[in-house]
Amino acid sequence: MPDSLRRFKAGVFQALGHPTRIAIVELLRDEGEVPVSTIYERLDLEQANVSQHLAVLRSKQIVTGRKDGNQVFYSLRDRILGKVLNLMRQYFQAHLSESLELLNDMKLDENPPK
Amino acid sequence: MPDSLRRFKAGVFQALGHPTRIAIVELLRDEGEVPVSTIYERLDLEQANVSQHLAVLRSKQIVTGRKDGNQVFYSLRDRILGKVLNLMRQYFQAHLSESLELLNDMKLDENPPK
DNA sequence: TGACAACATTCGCAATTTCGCATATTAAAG
DNA sequence: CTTTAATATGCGAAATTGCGAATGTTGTCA
Repeated sequence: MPDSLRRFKAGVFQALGHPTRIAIVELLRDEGEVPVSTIYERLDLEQANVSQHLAVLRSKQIVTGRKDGNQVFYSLRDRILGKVLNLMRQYFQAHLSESLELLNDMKLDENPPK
Repeated sequence: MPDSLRRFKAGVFQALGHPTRIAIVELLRDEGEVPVSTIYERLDLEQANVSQHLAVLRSKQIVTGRKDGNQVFYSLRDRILGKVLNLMRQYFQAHLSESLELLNDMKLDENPPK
């Protein structure tokens, strides 16, 4: 497998490798097509921040925006990605106990020892 | 869906979001259980570099190392991840033409206009 | 015990990412 | 044409990541 293809794959994974972008993709998976305003209202995020994350997802062709008058409606470009996220949930559940430990560690790291 | 779960998912994706780590995971998927030396020889990488990437994959519970005498044998911790990679392969094939365009763009960006 | 082999970890630095804030773009309304 | 709404983009600082070089650790063998 050529390195260029691996970098492409890695790019897609990296695009999914942020909690906010996961939230956006899951929202699009569940809601279909929504305007940007719905995204930042539902997720309680700043508009500019959501736009930046959408730019990342767009650059990797994960989502598409359809302009309609004043607003832009975003949707997932492929349902397979929704399936992938569902598999990830299975994965999470299959390793529930260890996952919880991991989450614990992550939470501990949030308050770095001063 | 709680934010902690999203961060967990994002963590896994982020771990997969690097060409070298993709290569490692695919190698483990295809070969089963291999010592570290096999990994850096096959992929033509520095030993320390591979160890660092393995540390990332370990921290996200994606791989496990089994110590046997002098060496450490690594393997994928869950076949679900294999499934995820397979789904992603479907995804890449479904969007092959656009993927190639993306690759082209990426290559162009390698020589940034000075 | 000493020397070597297989991995892991630490350090320093450059490159990238993320966020908030400010500003730009585009389209509809008046 | 001016204003306002919806979205995008540019910028600087802080945090994170990736790499090679050096150093640690652990196990084996003599």
